[in-house]
Amino acid sequence: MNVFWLRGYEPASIAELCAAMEINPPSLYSAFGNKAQLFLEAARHYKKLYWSPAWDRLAANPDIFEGMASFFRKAAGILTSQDAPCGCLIILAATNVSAEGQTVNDALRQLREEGLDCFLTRIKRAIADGQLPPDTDAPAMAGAFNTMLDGMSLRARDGASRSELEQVGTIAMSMFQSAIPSSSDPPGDRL
Amino acid sequence: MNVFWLRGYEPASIAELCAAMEINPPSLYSAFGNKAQLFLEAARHYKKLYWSPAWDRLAANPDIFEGMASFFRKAAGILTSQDAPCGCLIILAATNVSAEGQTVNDALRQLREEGLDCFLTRIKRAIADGQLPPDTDAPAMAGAFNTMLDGMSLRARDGASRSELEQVGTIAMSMFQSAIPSSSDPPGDRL
DNA sequence: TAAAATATGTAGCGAACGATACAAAATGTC
DNA sequence: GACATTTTGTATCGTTCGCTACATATTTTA
Repeated sequence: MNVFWLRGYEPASIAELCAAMEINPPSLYSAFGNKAQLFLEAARHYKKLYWSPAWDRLAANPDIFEGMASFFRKAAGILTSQDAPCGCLIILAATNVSAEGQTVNDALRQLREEGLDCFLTRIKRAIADGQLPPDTDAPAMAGAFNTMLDGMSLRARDGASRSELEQVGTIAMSMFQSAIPSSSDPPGDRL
Repeated sequence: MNVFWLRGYEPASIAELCAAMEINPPSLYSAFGNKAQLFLEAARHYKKLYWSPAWDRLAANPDIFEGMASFFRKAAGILTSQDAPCGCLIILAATNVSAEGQTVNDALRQLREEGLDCFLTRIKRAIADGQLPPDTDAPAMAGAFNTMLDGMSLRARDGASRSELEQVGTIAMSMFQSAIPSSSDPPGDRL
């Protein structure tokens, strides 16, 4: 998992993976079938190990503002983890894949969609709870937060520190203002 | 340029590039030196052709709010361009590159940094102009907008439409609220 | 038109990739 | 303890990659 996380799906060679697992190619193939299956297994393990706790924070906190802030703080930690301070495996490991690796990217895309769904359902719940106005555009807002999360992975890969990402997450919280029709005139409603 | 944009640096093979240019490998190498130099030339051309007009909008508009909104609208168009609706070449084309392709990614990173600088200098100017409070954390805010832009590339590559990205950009505008200490209590200052 | 300079097309170089054939070692079974 | 079964290590398969040597066209110059 760490090899795929650090290097990406295609740059991670079978030789590297074998060295990390201290096995030989035949053992790898008999255990996992092929490189793609091994990668998907690693990706699922990665999601469960790192991101499930983060999404749980978002779902568990009855206050969406606190829950979202907590999620993004945890995300900043994952994306700059000591194990692999290079962003999210699910978001980045299969970008720029060749044609035959596209099936792997499609599988990751589905995992990414699950993240978008987590945002969406949480925002809808907040609308039902009265924490956000009833006319809130939930899909648009979920898309905005998801975009922010995607961008944080790229920033992490470019060397952004954990505190930088936490600042970004803090500022992203003000995107909730887009749901508030008119708190004060300038400058949020200039569009 | 389009081949690199659509496929990425390493997945774009010399054969593909030659086919697109309707030349043969020896001509390519005599004209551009090697694949990396060709790519960098394409990347610089891409930036000048597509992004320079966008950054100019940001700099030219005396109102930072309007300028930023205009920039993000144009960005949404570029990232979903008919030529290559797959995000930004500079941001995405050299992610997950093997070890020997790292020099290319380093060059792109510098181009990305220029984008961050555009945000930063524009925000500082707005502070000097009095459009943003003097205690605004300009680097943090520039980082947030830059993160949003990075994320929009990934969303575009995952198939987000132009209107979706425009919505995201609109919501991102409310991040300016983070500079306003206290407009109204809920919910922007829960952090 | 003849010779010199340049550009083109084919064919293939060495290297690295994912994946395996095959034999040797280890393990389990009676 | 002898045999069957599974796991291991080595050595390599076929393919594709970036890149180039070489021979053939093409263009330029006088």
